[in-house]
Amino acid sequence: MEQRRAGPAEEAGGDEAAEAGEAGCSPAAAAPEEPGGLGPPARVIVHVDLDCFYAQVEMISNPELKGKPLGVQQKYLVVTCNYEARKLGVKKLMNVRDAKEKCPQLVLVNGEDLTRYREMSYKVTELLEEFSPVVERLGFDENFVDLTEMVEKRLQQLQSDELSALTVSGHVYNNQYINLHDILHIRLLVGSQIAAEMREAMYNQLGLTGCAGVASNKLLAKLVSGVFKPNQQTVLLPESSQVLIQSLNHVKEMPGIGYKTAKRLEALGISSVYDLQTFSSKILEKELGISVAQRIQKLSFGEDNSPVTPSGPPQSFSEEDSFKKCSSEVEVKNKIEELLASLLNRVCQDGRKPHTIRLIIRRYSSENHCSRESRQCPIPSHIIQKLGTGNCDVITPMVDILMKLFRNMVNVKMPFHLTLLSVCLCNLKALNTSKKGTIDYYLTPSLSTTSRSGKRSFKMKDSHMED
DNA sequence: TGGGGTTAT
DNA sequence: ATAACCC
Repeated sequence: MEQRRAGPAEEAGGDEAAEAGEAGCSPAAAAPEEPGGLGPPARVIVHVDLDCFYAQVEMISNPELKGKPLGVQQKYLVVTCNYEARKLGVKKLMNVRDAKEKCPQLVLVNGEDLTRYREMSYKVTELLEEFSPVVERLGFDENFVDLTEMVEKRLQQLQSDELSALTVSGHVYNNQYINLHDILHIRLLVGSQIAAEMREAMYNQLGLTGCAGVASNKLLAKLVSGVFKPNQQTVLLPESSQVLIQSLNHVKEMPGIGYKTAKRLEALGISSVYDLQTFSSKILEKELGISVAQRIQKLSFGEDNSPVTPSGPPQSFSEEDSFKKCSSEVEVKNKIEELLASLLNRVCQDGRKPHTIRLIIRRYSSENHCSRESRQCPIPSHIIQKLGTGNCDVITPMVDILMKLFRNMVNVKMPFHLTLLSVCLCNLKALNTSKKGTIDYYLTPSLSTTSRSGKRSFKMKDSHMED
């Protein structure tokens, strides 16, 4: 149904396609270095975005929920909902009361425990890694995959008569004509076919539906993946990239420009993508710093050279709980114990060992709503060693450490009012922390010189809490 | 606004 | 340790 046949070469480039198509691209070209032979190699990137992920996981857990308007609730918020609920006016991050008012039949399930979502999320990433190992996670429900190599391999397998029959899978953004003589088009079409295979595999093996966007970089792939929504895919051909980015109504919609930067841009009179494109680079650099300024101004042109960075296993494990009020040490200790118990189970399953522990709090305040404070310290090595086994004997000493961190942040002799507690285990190392006794010990600079010489190693720069 | 994550400074 | 970004 989404299938569209590639247009004949003569028709290609009816609008703006004339410019980029020429640069000497024979279909047999091998090395991905097309744009005239200079500049960065052209990539093929796919962004995979699951449809209302938490709601999908809940409907798999309990099939009776299918077909009903479903919301996933955390505290007093509906954090996400299925499409039945959306049709009836429920929005993401809507207040539970507003949602129930809009949609009295709304079924709510509690989604504060992320365990099943996290597990399913990694199954998706692992499935995508089977296609190509270069997979970058973005949250629990989005992944980028660099398809450049896979596409090249497939093209080398193609016979010339198959090439003329190449078709796109899914939508073509802006309904742009496909030029089968344009190697960039060809490669993106192959990318669209791989994207379709990925979505098929996700559905067949995991029962999950989602969208995909195929383009020449992460920014464009992400933007184009959301064009046709649920369970569809779209490919962006280079000649339509300006149409895509100009379709954004505000710079805040550009991934990479967040709340703070958008506010600062607005203060400069910049609100549209065009405003940002045409704003003085010099002034922008002075206002935002050269790094942010250059990066976001490139984004405004649809340029994004950031690589797809393989996420691999997580860098940290954290659990948090928010509440209206927590104002005594006993309450704090109880909450911390709960958070830590779950974390120890997770870290145990992972196999690696955290070498740093952090406590994060949010204090009650009328204005400054989002700000958090944290304290961290190294985990004593005798505790690290016991981590894999029965964690009963580590929970008490770790809670003691966390309470010290807490008292370092909060003067418990004075009244306090917290609205969030979070514990984070990070600085994860693969079991053998010290390579002492191995040949690596003498070959690893940070171990064999810096650490032993008594100088501060860059690997050991945790803040020191007296224990 | 929840309950997570990441990287840069 | 914080601040920014992402979901």
